[in-house]
Amino acid sequence: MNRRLTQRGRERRQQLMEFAAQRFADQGYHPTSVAEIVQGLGVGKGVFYWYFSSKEELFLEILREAQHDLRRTQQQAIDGEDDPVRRIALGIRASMRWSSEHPQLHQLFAFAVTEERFAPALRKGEQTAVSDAARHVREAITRGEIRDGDPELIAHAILGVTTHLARRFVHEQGRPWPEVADAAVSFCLDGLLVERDILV
Amino acid sequence: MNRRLTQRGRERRQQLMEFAAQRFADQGYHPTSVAEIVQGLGVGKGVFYWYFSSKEELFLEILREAQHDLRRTQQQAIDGEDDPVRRIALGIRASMRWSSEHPQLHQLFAFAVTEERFAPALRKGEQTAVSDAARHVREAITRGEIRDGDPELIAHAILGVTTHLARRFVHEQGRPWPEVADAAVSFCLDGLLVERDILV
Amino acid sequence: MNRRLTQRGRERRQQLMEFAAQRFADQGYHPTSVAEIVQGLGVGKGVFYWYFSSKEELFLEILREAQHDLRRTQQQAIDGEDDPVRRIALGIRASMRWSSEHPQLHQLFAFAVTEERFAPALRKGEQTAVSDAARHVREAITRGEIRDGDPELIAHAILGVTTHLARRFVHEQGRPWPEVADAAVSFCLDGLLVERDILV
Amino acid sequence: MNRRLTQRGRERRQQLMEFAAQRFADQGYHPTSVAEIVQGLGVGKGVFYWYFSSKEELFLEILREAQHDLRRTQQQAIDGEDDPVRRIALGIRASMRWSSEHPQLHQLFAFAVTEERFAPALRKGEQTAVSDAARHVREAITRGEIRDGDPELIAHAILGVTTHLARRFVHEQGRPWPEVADAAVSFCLDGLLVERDILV
DNA sequence: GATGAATGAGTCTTCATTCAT
DNA sequence: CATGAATGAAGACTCATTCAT
Repeated sequence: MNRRLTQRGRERRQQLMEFAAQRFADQGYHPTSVAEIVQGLGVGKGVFYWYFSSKEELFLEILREAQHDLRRTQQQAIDGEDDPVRRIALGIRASMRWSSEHPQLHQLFAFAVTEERFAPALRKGEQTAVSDAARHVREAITRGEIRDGDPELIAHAILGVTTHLARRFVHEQGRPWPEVADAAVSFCLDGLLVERDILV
Repeated sequence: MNRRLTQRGRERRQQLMEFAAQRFADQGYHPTSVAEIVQGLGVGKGVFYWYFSSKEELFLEILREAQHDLRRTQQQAIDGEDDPVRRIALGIRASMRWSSEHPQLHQLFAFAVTEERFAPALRKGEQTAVSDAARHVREAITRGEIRDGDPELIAHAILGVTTHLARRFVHEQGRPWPEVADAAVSFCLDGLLVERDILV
Repeated sequence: MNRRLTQRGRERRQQLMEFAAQRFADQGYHPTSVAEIVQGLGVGKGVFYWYFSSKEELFLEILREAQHDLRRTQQQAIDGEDDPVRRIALGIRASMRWSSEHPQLHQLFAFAVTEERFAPALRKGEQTAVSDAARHVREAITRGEIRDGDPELIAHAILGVTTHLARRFVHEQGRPWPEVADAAVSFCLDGLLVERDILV
Repeated sequence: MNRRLTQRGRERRQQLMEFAAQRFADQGYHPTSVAEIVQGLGVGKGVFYWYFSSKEELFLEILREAQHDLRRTQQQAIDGEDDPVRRIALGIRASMRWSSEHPQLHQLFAFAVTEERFAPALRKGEQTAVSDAARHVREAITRGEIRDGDPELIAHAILGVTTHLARRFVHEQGRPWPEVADAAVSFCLDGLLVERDILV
């Protein structure tokens, strides 16, 4: 399914992906039929199978592109920042912003975890993101800026906080993303306690 | 679908729920057919519809029971503990343990978010859990033990960390839950920074 | 399925037949399930199959009894009347009254025509009624009271008028049966024309 | 279910309606399965749902078309006839002929009465036919050609006679329709009595 | 490139009937 | 007599995919 596409062809393909992503997010992957997607765009079924070999492939394609786009966004955000802690904070903010701009894709990530066919693809992309973050954590630990700990685990914890707050506050409650991002950053960096043992 | 069930009937119903939960978690809700469930138990198709009015209702029933069970587990864990910060830590540990003991149910929660039909039911239970946690946070803030902030948001952040670490480390990588729980508690309470502004 | 029934048994059986007849008439034979019937009476499924060997048999039983009851009603109505034309008129009135008192059974007759399994049983009973009526017609012709013609056909025409008017005016529009009966009698006996050729 | 159909599509649709009408008439609506219909035409199950959104809709479609066709037939038959009594007679003849040519559809009308879902649609069409006939009756009364009476009721009586005689004699006994039509006309216009009170 | 039409395996669900207790 | 439980064939309907035009 690697066709040479004309300009118009690439646009069609993009249209299909965007429309499908929206529907998948709104109603779920399975409850959304191919017929529905092509009808929504007012084209015949043939069109769909011209661009994608199956519904499954379409989903994977959307997933790949989304992960790629998120990563690019994060990298642009931290580009040129030397301090690793600041890079972490900028990464969290970038994720939150991206998530608020692409709630459907965020929702698709959530679905992909739950189905054996898609989970591996998702994990692969997530692993890349986590490794990126873990690198900053490691560097910050080395520099003595943050407390010692398993960098991968910490990166996952950050991811968990960010993802969850994005869903509940930005998507569901419609709060402005910057303030939720600030809360996430503060939670991750400062923790909850007023006084704590600094055992470094 | 409120039948009077005999002892045997109640057992059958429980069997169905457990078997279905496992399948739903393994392969996803949609890819699991009712036929598969009843075959797995070696009974006729009518049995399913004797106990549940639809596949959807079965899922909701599993969801409700799981949320109820999780909550009971958490309440038992913190019972008798006066210090709110310790209650938070005990709650995180209890969640992590429950999650390690019921990975299927944890997976079902993840799926429920992604489908409009199940999301409301999920959110309702989640809201209960979050409100419980937020109460402890509020009390801890009042006592001056943890820094000021929106208790609901903090509760959600804790939930995000716990959920995500449980999935990645306990379920996927098979790490022992107590050590992941410790990491989660530490992350939430102490944060990452070595030095930080205490603005209280 | 010829059980010796106790008094109580006969009542149960009657209850089942009446309740089922009502449902069959309201929603149709096929859309009414055995489960629904027994639930409506608050008994278990076993009860049903204790009294009837199948749903089909139940329907036939209702049909038979209804036809029998209608015929008895008609015979009582004309009993002792010597004039055949008056017997015809009395028969029409009796049918109309019975129909207004048993709209469900009237509806069941209508359904029975439409299904191969029940049509023969229905026709058999109908034939009896028509033969009864045809006898009066024949006698009236012999006496020179009504015009010559095929008695069976005339009897059917009367049946058609009566049945149809009963449905539309008595059942559907709720008009009082005696006035509809009068209209039917007048229509059958006098016809529509003001002037006509009397070719006797 | 408003698709743009090609020529071929329209033919398929028609085929389905005709075949289904026959089966519904022969065995009843419920005992006829969709599977049976498509098998009878040697096509896949999807074909059915390409043209009709449900079995119920198919039935209604057949019903509508049949009523429309019957009405058209009647109107053509009376076209140009000035005398209302002759129009009534021509209408009866036209109905009888149509009924003999479309016994399945006649049977479907009979079934439609018996089920709540179809009865309203049937009544609507029947009302149209009755109103047509009632108009002629009214005019004939005004002209002093037929005796006074409720035109709607008279129209229904005529309908009852015609319908019933068509079923019993034309469909079931196979008598030639013109002679049954003559009998119906005579019955309706002249009535049964040799002598009668002319109270006009 | 694109469309309407077709396929048919597979889905959820119903229901008449039977049976152990 | 009566009940709750079970059966399993059959039903309506869906949908990813293919194909002739």
